[in-house]
Amino acid sequence: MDWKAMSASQNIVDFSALPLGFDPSFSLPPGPALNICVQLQNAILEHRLRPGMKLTEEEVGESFNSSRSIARTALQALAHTGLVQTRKNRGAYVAKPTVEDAREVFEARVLIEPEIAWHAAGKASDKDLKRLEAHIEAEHLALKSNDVGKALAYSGIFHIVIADIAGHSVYSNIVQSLITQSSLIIALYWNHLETACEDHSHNILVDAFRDKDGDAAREIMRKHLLDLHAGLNLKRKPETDQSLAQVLAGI
Amino acid sequence: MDWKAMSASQNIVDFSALPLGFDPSFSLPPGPALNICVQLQNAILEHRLRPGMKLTEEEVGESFNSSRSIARTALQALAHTGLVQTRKNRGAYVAKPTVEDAREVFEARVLIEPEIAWHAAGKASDKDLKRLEAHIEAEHLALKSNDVGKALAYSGIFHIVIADIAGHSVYSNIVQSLITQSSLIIALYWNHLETACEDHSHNILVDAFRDKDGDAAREIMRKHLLDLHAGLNLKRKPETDQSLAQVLAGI
DNA sequence: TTGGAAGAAATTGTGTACAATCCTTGAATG
DNA sequence: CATTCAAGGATTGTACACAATTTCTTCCAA
Repeated sequence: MDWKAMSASQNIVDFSALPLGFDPSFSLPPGPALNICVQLQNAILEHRLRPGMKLTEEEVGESFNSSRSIARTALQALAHTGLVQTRKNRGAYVAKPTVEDAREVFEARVLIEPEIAWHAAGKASDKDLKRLEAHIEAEHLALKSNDVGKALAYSGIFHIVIADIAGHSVYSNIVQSLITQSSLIIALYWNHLETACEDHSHNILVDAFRDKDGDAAREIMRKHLLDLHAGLNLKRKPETDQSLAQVLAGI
Repeated sequence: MDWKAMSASQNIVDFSALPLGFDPSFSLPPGPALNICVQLQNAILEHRLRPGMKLTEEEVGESFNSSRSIARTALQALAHTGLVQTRKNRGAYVAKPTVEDAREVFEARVLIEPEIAWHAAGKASDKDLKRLEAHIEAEHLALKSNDVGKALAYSGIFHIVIADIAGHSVYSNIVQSLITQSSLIIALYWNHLETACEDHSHNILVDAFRDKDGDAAREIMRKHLLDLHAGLNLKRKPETDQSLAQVLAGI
């Protein structure tokens, strides 16, 4: 994979234009390592980084014009959020959640996020509502130009922004990790053809926020997540024999 | 603080005798850095490491006969679990949760742990019940010998073991972080004199597990956590002007 | 005495060299 | 032909040296 091109030319530039609008919750002091974390997290949210991919320290370092030390620090931080799995002496791989992982992640989301939505409903300012609407709009536009990856990224970040609005840092950290893992899960177990891409849950949720109706927001979020989970194809085995697939793809 | 003595002589030996019985959820490959993480986490759970303490990389390294690189790795991992706070160019300090943090942590615990208790009730084997009873017994003995720190450690680990029994890795990671932060919160905001140390919640909980009564377990856990939270003295400001206090203490 | 500035000390941040480990390749042997 | 073993290459793990930054100390002047 041509990391250099990926980070330097088109994609990253697009990223800085994204109204991401949330504080990344990596426990790193500001610096180059944190930058790498954020950009790799974004790449995962956009499905440009696929589950199972190898992330060599040197490769990552070169891609972001940093040394291996910095890349190593970033990869360790990513490992702590569950985005990356490391094996002793074998390096870091983009996490490849199992069916069981997927079940656990969505179970946790169904428990936690409705509660967060309730909090957010009580706190959302007009500016917050505008933020959320902007995300919905951006997702819609991305879908119209067939950029499914970017649409999914906006969709995921929408949930992170809600946690941000709720102003609950503990929940925020948890949700950010869960959302990113969900992105990996969707990359593995979501069948684009079967499911209609758009539903109006996000719009309805913003409406509930506008009405400051916490109970409604909670219930909408709950149902939304259950639908999302139900839309996954969790019977499929987690991708055909990864090692062979990688060989065929020439990686 | 005499780290060397602390880690090398009496305390650590006692620790390895503890039937901790849970997998630490640090995302580090096995190695010296992971060891440091576990031992520092244990020290926090035992209240030997107080909130606000400075953790110098070199100092930590020397204490565990490791180099600064290893210590640095460990401190970064601890930072990711919220046990330690780092400031750029200023190093790592044992986290000092604010009153607001305490509220958030316990709110999250009240949401998540009853659910975990429900899961655990459905899965607890006879061996698991024995594990839990052993913890209760150990806590009781520690209290009788006036070792409040160790008693609190057993009490906290009891909750981690329940998450372990539930067999839900996502919840487990979350809970481990919340428990450790709770330990810091209790160190800051708990008035030993006001509250009776022992209550029977843990015993009742094990009874519910034995009966495989998930609903009862959920409710007992919920009430237990609310009581715990209510027992905190959250009006007190988070320790008198830390810098002055440290000076007076000769730190 | 107070305030500030400059230098010294201590601590963290980063790059790099080397050691340790794992995987691959290829050949020898049963 | 399958299997085992060894050598080589590639990658991660660790230590250490140096740079950058902050903090502490000291000294001088108002």
